[in-house]
Amino acid sequence: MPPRQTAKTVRKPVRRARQARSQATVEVIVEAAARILADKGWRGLTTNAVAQRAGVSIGSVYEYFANKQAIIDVILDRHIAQGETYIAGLADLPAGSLTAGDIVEATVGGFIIIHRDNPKLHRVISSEVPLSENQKARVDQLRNRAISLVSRLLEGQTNDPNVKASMVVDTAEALTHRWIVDEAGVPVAAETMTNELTAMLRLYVSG
Amino acid sequence: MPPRQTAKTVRKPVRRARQARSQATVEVIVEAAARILADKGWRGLTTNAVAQRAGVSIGSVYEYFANKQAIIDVILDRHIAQGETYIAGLADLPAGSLTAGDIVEATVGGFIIIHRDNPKLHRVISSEVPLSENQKARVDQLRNRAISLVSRLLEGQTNDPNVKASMVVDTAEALTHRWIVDEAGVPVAAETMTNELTAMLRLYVSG
Amino acid sequence: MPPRQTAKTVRKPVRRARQARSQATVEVIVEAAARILADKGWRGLTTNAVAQRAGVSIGSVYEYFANKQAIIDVILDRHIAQGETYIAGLADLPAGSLTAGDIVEATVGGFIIIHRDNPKLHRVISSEVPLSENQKARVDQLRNRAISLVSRLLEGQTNDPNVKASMVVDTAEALTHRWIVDEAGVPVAAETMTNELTAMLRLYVSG
Amino acid sequence: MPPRQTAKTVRKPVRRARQARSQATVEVIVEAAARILADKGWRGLTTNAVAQRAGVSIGSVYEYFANKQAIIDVILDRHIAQGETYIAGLADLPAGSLTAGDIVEATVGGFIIIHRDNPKLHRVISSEVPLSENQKARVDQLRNRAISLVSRLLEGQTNDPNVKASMVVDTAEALTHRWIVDEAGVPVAAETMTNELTAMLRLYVSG
DNA sequence: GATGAATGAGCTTTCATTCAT
DNA sequence: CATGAATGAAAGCTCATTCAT
Repeated sequence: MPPRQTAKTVRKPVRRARQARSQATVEVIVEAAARILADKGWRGLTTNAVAQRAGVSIGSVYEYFANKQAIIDVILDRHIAQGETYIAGLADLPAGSLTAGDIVEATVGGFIIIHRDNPKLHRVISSEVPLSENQKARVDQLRNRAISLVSRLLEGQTNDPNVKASMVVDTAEALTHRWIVDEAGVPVAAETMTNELTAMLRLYVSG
Repeated sequence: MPPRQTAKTVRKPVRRARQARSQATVEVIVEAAARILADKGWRGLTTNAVAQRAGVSIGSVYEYFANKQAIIDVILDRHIAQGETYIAGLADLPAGSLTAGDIVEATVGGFIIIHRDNPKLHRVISSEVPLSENQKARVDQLRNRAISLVSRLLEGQTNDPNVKASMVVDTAEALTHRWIVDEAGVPVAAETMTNELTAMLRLYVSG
Repeated sequence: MPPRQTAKTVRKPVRRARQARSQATVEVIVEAAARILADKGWRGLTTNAVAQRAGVSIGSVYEYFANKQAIIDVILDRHIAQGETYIAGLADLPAGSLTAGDIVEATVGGFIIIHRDNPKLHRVISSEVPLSENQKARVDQLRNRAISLVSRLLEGQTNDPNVKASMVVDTAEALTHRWIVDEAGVPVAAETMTNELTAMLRLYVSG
Repeated sequence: MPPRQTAKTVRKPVRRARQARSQATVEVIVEAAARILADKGWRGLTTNAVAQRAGVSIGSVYEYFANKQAIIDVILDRHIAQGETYIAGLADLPAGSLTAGDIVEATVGGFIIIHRDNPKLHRVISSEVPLSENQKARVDQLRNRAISLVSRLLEGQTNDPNVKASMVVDTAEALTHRWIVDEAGVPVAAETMTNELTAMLRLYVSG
């Protein structure tokens, strides 16, 4: 006796289950790749290593990703998306009700948060992984969006808000990156430096 | 009047010619490798590509370099040496007779000069080429030397000269790198940004 | 009546088939290498030649062997294992119930058997292939084991059984090797020589 | 004023000097190759290494030797010639006035002398260096000559002198080789074994 | 003749990708 | 869909040999 459900309604849950399983496989592959990237660097990232670490066959990897670059792209896309999430947070800040100092602090704090998440992966991405033109463009776009948001917040609080915003964003990004991501032996404690950075940018924006 | 050459001095030109040929071959190889690195990035740098671009055989490459890494090391060493030359210049500045503003200007100016030389190569080196631990150490050392020199110059002109120097050096380096080396579409002209950078650091150091 | 197979046992043949395929590939590679070694000597043994002769891709060779030496090692290990099998046979002989003549005959006969199996390969291995220290040690150990076994058999039948055993083993090995493995034009028939060898050793052991 | 000697008489010494110099260069190259062979084995024997060790240019090596094999051939030829010298010595023994024991002793003693000269080189030659067909033939010929000489000496002292001679020569050669050349840890002292060898062969020849 | 820089065929090895099962 | 054995282009590197000086 055939089930009463139509073919369509029968298949939906199945398809969902399949999609869920597929999604899980994709996830496990991407996470394996990211962990390898953080652990062994760019040279250690081979497709077979990813498959093994993910606990799936190399064939399955190619079932879900057209090629190696596609896996890397997902990692990079998420990396960029993380930045975008932070930027979205900046957009929610109430324009007009913040002092210049608050804005600087929010910006610096945001970059610290971003860089503190998996700094090893962050470092490998920024110092070994070659970005495609498209990815470079997205990073640029992200940065420009951040600048324009900070610029909008600064409006009325400083002259040349766009230029000031560029400086604030670039400086905050570059220095938090250096202190948190680079394993360089920073001669002065990172916390001290962060305070200095905030002080410097406050002075600059207010000056 | 021609110099009287002994039998020994007669042979010298031959030896010199040989040395010159060898040196020229080394040079041509390193330059080819650097050009490939700048043009095609890390992935494009194969030993055969280097040999071809240099116009020598692959055998000649290995006549002068133990392995591929040795070629890269020469490029990196020269890259680092360039920075060291600049640092040596900083050391010649008359401690005591410069204002804080002069010091900031000299530092920023120095990093601009460094980054303007072959920015494409500079970018590939900083974003794709994996450094050996030794090379990382040299880069760190270079940074620390720069900081201590600037710190010495700032002595008596500001409180916490060491922290201030760290900020000045790191900020100047990071931002000139971003504007000059990164091909990112900087929304504001680099020159404007440089002026801003100098202004910001002046304010910070004097503040 | 077919066996009732559970889902698990259903998959077994597949796994077995895979293992069989893998094992067959390993085998085909080792055999190809051994044949090349016998035919073309040490110089002819290149990994590509092995792959081609085995009818597999070079990639498959490296799927199963870490490097070229690993292939050679398997050949050498099997070669040595053959000797070990013969030695194990000697250990089974009933100590005490054999005459000195029987012991000599068994020893000579054993070495003849060993050397008659693929004499060409045997020759290349002993005259061209460099052994690792470990392999040299195993060969030594093998010889010493043979000597101690023969020594035990000779106990009570001759004075200085250990010295006698050394002579019997070394002489039997060296001369059967010469007659069978060396392609030297032996001026007297190998069979005659074998008889002489046995006679000589008998006389020596009994004398 | 021209020298009174004719062109011919003038040139002879020069040519001789040249030949002497040439001969010295050949010598220095062959010795360097032999030393490398003994020290580093077959793998270490590269033409550039030979040139360097000989203190001449690689160009000069190819001035005197058509190719690498030609150098090896000289080493092998000398190696074989050494054996031939010993054989020539055997030929000088007074046929008829020696006991079988004397003959055995002379033969064993001869092989000991041969193998004691540069055993390392001897070992490399016999276990790593591939011989050409021609060289194999010469080695065979040498062995056969030794056998026929010993056979002639044994004539009238034993039945089947040719077979006996084959045994004596092959056994003496193989065992002295094993004890002296092989670095194998021989469990019994070489001197003891030599005595045993002589005793065994005496018994055999006289038996 | 002597030199040694230069050559390049050919070797070992890696790893992204395919496809029969 | 999953599997993983198989593929082979391409990379790094060696070394016998040549040839301009």
